[in-house]
Formats: sequence, C-alpha cells, structure tokens
Amino acid sequence: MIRAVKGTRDLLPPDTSVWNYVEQSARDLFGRYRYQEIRTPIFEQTELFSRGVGEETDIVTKEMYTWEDRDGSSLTLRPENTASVIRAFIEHGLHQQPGLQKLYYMGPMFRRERPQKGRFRQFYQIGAEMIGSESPLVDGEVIEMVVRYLEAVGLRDFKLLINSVGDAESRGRYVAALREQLAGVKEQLSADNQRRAETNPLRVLDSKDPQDEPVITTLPSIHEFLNAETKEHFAAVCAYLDDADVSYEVRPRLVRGLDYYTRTTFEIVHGALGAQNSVLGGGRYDGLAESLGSRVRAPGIGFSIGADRLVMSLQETAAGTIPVPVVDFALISMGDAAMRRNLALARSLRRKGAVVEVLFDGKLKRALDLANRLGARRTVILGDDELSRGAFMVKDMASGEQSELGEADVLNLVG
RNA sequence: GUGGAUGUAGCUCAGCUGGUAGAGCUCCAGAUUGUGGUUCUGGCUGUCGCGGGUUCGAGCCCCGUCAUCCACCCCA
Repeated sequence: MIRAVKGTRDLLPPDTSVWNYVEQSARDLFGRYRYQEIRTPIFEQTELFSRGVGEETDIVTKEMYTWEDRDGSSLTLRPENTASVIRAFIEHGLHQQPGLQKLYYMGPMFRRERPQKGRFRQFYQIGAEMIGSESPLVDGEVIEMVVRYLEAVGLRDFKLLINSVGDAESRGRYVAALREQLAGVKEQLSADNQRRAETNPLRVLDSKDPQDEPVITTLPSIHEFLNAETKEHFAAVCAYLDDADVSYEVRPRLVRGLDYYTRTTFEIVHGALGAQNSVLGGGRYDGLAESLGSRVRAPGIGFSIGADRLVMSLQETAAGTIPVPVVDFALISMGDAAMRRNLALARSLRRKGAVVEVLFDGKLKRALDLANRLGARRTVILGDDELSRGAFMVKDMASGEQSELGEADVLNLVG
C-alpha cells in the first residue's frame, strides 16, 4: 500500500472545515489592519535560506529539503516564509509603494525533523510581516493583532511571552559574556549544553534539563546588556501592550532559533500541545533585508502561526465554537419523473443559497436514514402522488412533521 | 540523529500461564408494498506490520526489520 510519506498527512473533512475557518478568520482580521496577501514560491534558491535564516541554525544545517536541479543549481523547499517575503520585497522594490508594507501569507513549509505531536515535516503557517518601520508601536500593533486573532478564532488560555534579544551590538556583547561565563562552569552542564555553550550560548538559556537549572539561574539577563536605545524600544513595546490591555510575560530567557531576529521577539504558548507547546513565534528583523543584499534598509517585524498546532488546540479546547456543516434540504425522489422535478427544485434552492443534497440512490427508508445522518434539516419527498398534485412533501427532520407545499412555498423556506 | 511505547477487521480495541482469531462501531441486506433518528435479525471485511528462529503447534516466546506515536534535540 502506498502511504503518505513520514511527517506528512492528509487533512480530511470535517477537519478541513476548521482549517477553512481558521484561514478565513485570518484573512478577515488581518484585512482590518490593511494587510494584503503575498504568495511566494514553495521552493527557492538554497542560498536564500542559508543567508536569511542563518548558516549555523539547525534549520539550515540539518532540516532542509535541498536538491540539485538539472542545471546544477541548488534548490530548497521553504522551511519558513519570512526570507521569501523579504526576497520578494527587495526583488519588486516594494519599498517604493506608499506606506508600510503589510503582507500576510499562509501555506505549507517543510522541515525534515523527526515527527511528533504538533510537529510535521510538511506543516502549515499563517504569518504576517510589517516592513518599513522601526517604531515600537509597529511591534505593538503586530503583537496585538495576532492576539486579537487568536481570541477571534476562539482560542483560550494562551500565554504571550515577549523579550528583547537586543540589536547586533548589545547581543554580541551578551553572547560573548555568556560564552565566557559558561566556559568556567562547563563541567556542571549536561552534555547537550556543554556543546551549546560553545556553539550557541543563547540556547543554554531555555534548556529543559533540570541539571542545568543551577547554572542557568546564575547567568546574567540579556536586559543587563541592552543599550539605552534598545531598552527604550522594548519599554515602548511593553507600554503599547499595556495600553491595549494585552497581557504578557517578559521572559528574558526567551531566545529564538532563527538568526535574523533583533530586538523584540515573542512567542505564544498553549497547554494542549504537549512538548511542542508553541502556537506561534515571531520577532523583529531589522537587518534581514541587507543581509539578503538589499541596498535599502527594510526593518520589519512579523510572526508565523503554526496552523497545525492552532487547529489542534482549538479542537481540544473549543470544539463547541467550530462550525459544523449543515444540509438545508435533502431531496428524495421516487421514480425518474420525480427525480427530474427534484433536480429542477435543487437548482432553484441553490440559487437562493440553500445547501442541497440530492439523494440519487436507494429506497425511501434508506434515503431518509441517510438524510438523517447527514444532518439534513428538511427532506423533500417526491413521488407520483405529489407530482400529480404539483406539490412537494416537505418533512422537518427534527419534529418529524411534514406538509405538502407548492414550489414557491418550498423556496420561501430558504433563509 | 538519540531514547521509549505500540503495531490484531474500514475505526476503537479484547485475546488468560503458547493449541491455528473475537467484540463494539461502521458498511450492506432484511423485519408485507411511500417515511429516518430507538430496536431486532442476517451478512461482508483479517497473509494477527513484515522476515527469520524456537516448538508437535505462535497473535501470544526470541532475533531482525519497517511503520506509527510520544519524548530528547530544535521549532511553528
């Protein structure tokens, strides 16, 4: 048997209706902030990600789907979408458009990791980027928007974590200090963290290994290294959120795995997700455009929501708010003449906006059974008796009551 | 890449200390001819993940392998 490859999956009804709901809600809400959709290719030149995401990141070093194309160029399935959006921004000179560029996207991303709860090799992100301003108010609005979005789709009990990872200068000093201090206590660290202490000291900060806890608590906070400007920027973001009544927790140890983040970073976690409890992550990336070769500065901030994880959380915590598909009319015909008449009725009903299921096969009893299981609100039963009177037998499936109506009266039931 | 758990009908699972497979749901047909949601009757579906081994005999034991899930790593 041919099966979906490891880490990929089929999204089937009724789950797909939740996906549609989540995606449509994003379009609606982001639109109110004047975001517009951008669609970039699913694959790009490998260099885009190695330069954008970071040569040394796990994503680039071991998780990308990369292959050599027939002409010898190296191509990669996108592991994330921010780099592509910035690439498109540069390529099409979007900085010349009036105002800030506010772009949202949704679609599949690919990372070759070991699958587990909430983690897939093909997964879906809904994200947004606001490019062209360094104002902390922009950070605040982006974060507020995504919080409002989660509220709008009915997610509850999520927690917003924010931090500032500093600009290049202050972060450089911080990393150097961490590296130095960790070198002194290396023996006390777990094996994983001994390695990270050298390769990526920031990662030591959010280690889950209890063995490392004593050392971690002695480490300085990034906030001690932030320069005045960065500190002020972060304070302004927090002030925005306070004004907006968005609750958050400052987590000085929150670091992110993509190299391009500067200053504000944030994450939203939810308890229903198991170990992979992050529903979305995001942050500011003031230097990304330049590192991709842009001659114009294009500071920006964005986030991406793990749609798989959002859907999962909604299904575990807010099942009642997820709309279920309805069938307004199920049409049952006895005989060919009745079927033709019903098909015409179906056309009229659908023109008026009703959801109509024509039952093509089976006896009356079986058809009613099926209509019932499909959740039909009403069934129309049509046989020779009704035909001869030019009427339809309309049955209310909840009450069981039925009455014979002319076509106009049937159509009037819509809405 | 590392570790743990699990793999029995379409789905959820049972199967005692080894004696060649079961339940519920689903699906199909029926309970006098045009009436569902309850009930009843009957029926279909399995190389017990795959390959080896031990044994008179293995779904149950051993080895290998694959897959899935969970966790680590990392992230969405």
